[in-house]
Amino acid sequence: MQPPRGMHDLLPEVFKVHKFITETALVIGQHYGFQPMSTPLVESMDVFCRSLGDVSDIVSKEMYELIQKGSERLVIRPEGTAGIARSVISNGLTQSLPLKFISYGPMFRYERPQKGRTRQFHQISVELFGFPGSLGDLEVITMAYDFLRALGLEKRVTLELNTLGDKESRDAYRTALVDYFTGYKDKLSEDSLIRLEKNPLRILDSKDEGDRAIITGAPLLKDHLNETSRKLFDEVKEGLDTLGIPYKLNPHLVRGLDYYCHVAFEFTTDELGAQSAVLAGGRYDGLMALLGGPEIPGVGWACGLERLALMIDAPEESNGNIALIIGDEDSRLKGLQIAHSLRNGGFTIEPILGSNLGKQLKKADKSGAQYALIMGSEEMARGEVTVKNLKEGSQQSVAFEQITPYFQKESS
RNA sequence: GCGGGUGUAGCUCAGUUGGUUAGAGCGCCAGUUUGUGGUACUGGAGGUCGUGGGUUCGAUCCCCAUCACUCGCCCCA
Repeated sequence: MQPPRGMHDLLPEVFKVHKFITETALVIGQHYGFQPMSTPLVESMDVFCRSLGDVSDIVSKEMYELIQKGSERLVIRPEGTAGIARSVISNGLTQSLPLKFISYGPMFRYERPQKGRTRQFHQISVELFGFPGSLGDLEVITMAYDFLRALGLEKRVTLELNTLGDKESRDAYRTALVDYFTGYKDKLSEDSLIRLEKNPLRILDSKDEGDRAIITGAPLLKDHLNETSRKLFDEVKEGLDTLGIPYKLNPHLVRGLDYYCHVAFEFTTDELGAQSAVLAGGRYDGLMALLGGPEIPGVGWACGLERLALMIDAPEESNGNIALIIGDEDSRLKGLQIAHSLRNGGFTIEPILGSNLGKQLKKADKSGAQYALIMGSEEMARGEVTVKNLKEGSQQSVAFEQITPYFQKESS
């Protein structure tokens, strides 16, 4: 038996890393006033077709569609932002701007798995609606930076920054690009010829050697930015400079999805093979309108937990745990009683199985517990329980009713 | 969707130019030690050799298919 392709069990060791990353994001998010929320895993296919665009790879070939009874076409979400935007409209939240959400959960894309890329993957995403201008961009990018720094990754990632401009600027640029690349139609790679039809900006990102030479002479977006777009981007750069957040301009950084505009950014790494982006985002002012809502500006990002998890280890847990060793049948109930009161006192205690004391102590030690609480016939007779400090090797007797106060004192 | 590599014990990996009972280290279980762990020694369990088919007297090994993983392309977090 194997799990479906590209889907993985999150066993405790990895789960712990995911939990650490998620909790870190929630704490940092709280500092910025982002509220946790979530949306269904399943949405109407329309939500993604309208927002991501029919020609995007995600919509055209990567969505899992549900076989179901009604006529509505339902899909399992391939990304998070569209669903959250839909939720904003569904719940009439457009009346209470700005909205600042942080959410996390699994996403599904039918792709070929490789390192850092699975069919079910997990993202944390941050969305900010109703913040026009560079203030919103800066809030979101700064938060991403603080988050990565809290994970200890700020030296191992690079913030790459670009602007796509507003619609007017981008349309003008797209026209210029198409004109330019059409002149090299016989020299472009096969992939880039398709891009020329579907998404000419993508050619700038091509890894093909031949394409690269042609790209060097391609027109630049910065020469097509209108005044508004240029000003916005300058403000973002100035803000990052002031806040001391390092970045690298990458004029070839583009976005595959229709709803993006203005600032686009990616935190990239060279530690994950072909997958370089661990956290990416940008501005999506057009998104709400695409879904039939009012024109509300938005900006946000998403990060991949699997990718981040490949880069970090879970922090060492301070373990004050207690192992309960029950010596015989007659002392079992007393042992459980003591364990129960300790748990109610906020301590972690769990029974250890084993045929004799030696084995049980060995297991207790292996479990990482700091203390072993031995409850056997001798203890029953004395009315005291034996508490052994597994790290130090010392042990002492503690009266049954004194056990919770004893551990309270130990842990203080 | 396209191209390359890999698949032997829970883990990391040997191995068989096609031959009868497939090995090691680590881990696990047990004993030395029937109320005191971490060390040491001794023993033990655990394998459809990814799966299915083919060639062969005989396949873990050769061939085909398939599944999964992996590296890259595409795309993306």
